[in-house]
Amino acid sequence: MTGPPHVRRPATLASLAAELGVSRTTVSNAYNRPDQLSAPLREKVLEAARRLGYPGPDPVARSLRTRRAGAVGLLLTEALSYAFRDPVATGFLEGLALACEQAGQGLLLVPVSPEHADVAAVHQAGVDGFVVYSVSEDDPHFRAVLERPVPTVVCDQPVGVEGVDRVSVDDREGMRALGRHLTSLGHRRIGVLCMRLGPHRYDGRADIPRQEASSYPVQRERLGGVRDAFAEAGVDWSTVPVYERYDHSPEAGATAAAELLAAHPEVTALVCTSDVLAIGALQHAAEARIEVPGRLTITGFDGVPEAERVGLTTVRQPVRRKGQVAGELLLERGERNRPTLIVLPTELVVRDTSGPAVPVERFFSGW
Amino acid sequence: MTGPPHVRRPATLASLAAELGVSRTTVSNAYNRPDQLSAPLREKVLEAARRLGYPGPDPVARSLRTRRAGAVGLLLTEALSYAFRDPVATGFLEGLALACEQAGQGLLLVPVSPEHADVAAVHQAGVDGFVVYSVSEDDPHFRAVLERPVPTVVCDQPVGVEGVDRVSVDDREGMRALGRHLTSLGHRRIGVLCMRLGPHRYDGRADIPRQEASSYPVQRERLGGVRDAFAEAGVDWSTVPVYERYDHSPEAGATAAAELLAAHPEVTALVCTSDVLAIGALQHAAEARIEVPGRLTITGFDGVPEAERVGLTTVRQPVRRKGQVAGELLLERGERNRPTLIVLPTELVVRDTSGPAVPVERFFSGW
DNA sequence: CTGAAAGCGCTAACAA
DNA sequence: TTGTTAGCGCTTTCAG
Repeated sequence: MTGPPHVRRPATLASLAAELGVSRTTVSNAYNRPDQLSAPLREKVLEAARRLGYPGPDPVARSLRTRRAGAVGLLLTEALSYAFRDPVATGFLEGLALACEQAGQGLLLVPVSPEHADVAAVHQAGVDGFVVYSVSEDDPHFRAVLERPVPTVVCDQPVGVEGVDRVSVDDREGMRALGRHLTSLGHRRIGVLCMRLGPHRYDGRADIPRQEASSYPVQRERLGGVRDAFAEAGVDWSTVPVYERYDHSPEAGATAAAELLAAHPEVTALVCTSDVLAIGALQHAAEARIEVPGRLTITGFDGVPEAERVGLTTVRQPVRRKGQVAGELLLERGERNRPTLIVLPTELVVRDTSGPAVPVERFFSGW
Repeated sequence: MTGPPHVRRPATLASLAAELGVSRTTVSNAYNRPDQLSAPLREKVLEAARRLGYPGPDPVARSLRTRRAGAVGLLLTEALSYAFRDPVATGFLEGLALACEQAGQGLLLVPVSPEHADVAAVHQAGVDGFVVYSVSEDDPHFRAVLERPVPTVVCDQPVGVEGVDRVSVDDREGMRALGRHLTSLGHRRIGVLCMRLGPHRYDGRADIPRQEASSYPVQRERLGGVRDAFAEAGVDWSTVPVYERYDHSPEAGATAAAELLAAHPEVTALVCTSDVLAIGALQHAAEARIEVPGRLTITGFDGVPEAERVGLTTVRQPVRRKGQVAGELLLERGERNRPTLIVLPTELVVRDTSGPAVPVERFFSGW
């Protein structure tokens, strides 16, 4: 008779008030300001609510009135579900979730499929602010976020957006340190594996114009860091093969490594701009019986747990902290009126996949 | 002079309409029903919006009016950030996120700290429904969810809640199969490591009353499955030591294993109710130089990626699928009026950590 | 301590 | 194709 339970709003604050013969204010106060009415009256209201199945003030109506939704929105470039597969994103989310739960705010994951560019989801999100995680400079969703009259914090990229706070890490310096580590080991002929450089699917070699035109500042910076370090050692960057992959997965890393090494067998080190790619490269090396680090040095970037397990030499960035800081920046924004930029440090972690360069000739016949 | 950008709502639909000398309906239609007005007029409206900095219809106001928030809420027992550390939860979230993004719905992570039981967050969530992931039967947040007049899908537990859909896996049958695998290998003296059985922190041995009174049906079922299988082999359950841990982490698994083995050195197999605990047990075995599976068999439950890497014998459950089904159940709920129960199958995966039982005596002197 | 009045910003009939 | 009329359910001054 009454239909399925938990599905209708049987009573409203107004109807409850009418039923009890009190004003709506009183009912509202019973929920929001217990100190504004007598305990017995409050109990009476709550009891009636229970009896009539009144579930308490409607959150949406309250949000409209109070102009606060009690949630922060998160925008990612990739499909939403990707965030739970990528270890870096997962770490970031953990930190962000921590900041949110400490502030008692919800975290709304905004559904964006890279396919149907459904900007509507951004307009539809009932949130008090946005955290934007590592999206491309020309992302339409990001532009939609900027149109919303709520504060925004960008993580990593895009850079240089007016009026928004940003938190990132020192990608360039991290890669510089790594590059110097490699040059000090004698490496001069290297290859680089990097992540997506542009919005459209492309897998293959990326020439310098493409590198410099990338709409992903993080990749630009990481590549730039390697370039800096090798320039110091006198290596001409135009001789360094850089291979790009659209997908960010170990498989992509493995195929990229295979492709690069086939075209450039003289390479003594493979610098990857992420651990995930590096782990794939490592898998390829294992399958192809390439000795690491004896014959080939392989390095990553990020410092994910898996990298530690496999002993990958990498650059660690404080991913979780980055998420937490992003959340705090958004939630604790007092009366700052100038946008803030926070850059967290990175740290070179030398483990077992990097070693002295051995010229490839050494591996031929018995010199 | 104009204050920080992206922070105020400078114009409303009404003010825009007034400015243009058209009705609010027309402006609303320009956004929501492009086919309900002429293209030029629509363009004129949109242009004016741009000029006046009107960011489009306010999502909260629209939600109030349309009675739909465009998001589903997720309730977890643990602190929000925990979800990103636990591999099972992460898999579940991936599936759920997939379902949400396909339906264009947001996913709101409701902030619940187990500490300050802040049920308010549940009341505050502007969502069209809830997915409840594996919470205790007496969770106050869960009760708050049930009070909300929106559909709810429970995943795993609690069981037997009237009027809500549920999706789970066949925990009991999975553990039964695993138990039979062990008895067929000759194991008769086993120990069990299980997850939290009650709401309060407790680490130690769990006797049968405690096991049966647990407010976590999933643990009850998994323990029950082991019990079933060993009963078939004539093993008296009261002789089986069951050790419980409040935290769900490898460390907890390691200390529990140490504790159990110290008290019960006769044990030939350690059955863990989760892979995470089993991985910890494995670590303990490695440190204590206990040969696996030679001296000790160790098994898990879940089938997380890490379990595969270390060759753990376990029971695989379709975690991601579970999340996806939960989401679909909530979102595609047509005119079902009876609650649905979906039970997904589990699968025994025998790998390298289970082997024949060898009586512990064999390990003393040279018989 | 309680009540009356005034919207928050929007959409959905229904008419014109 | 456009406008008019009614709220969605709530909170919040401000008086009593």
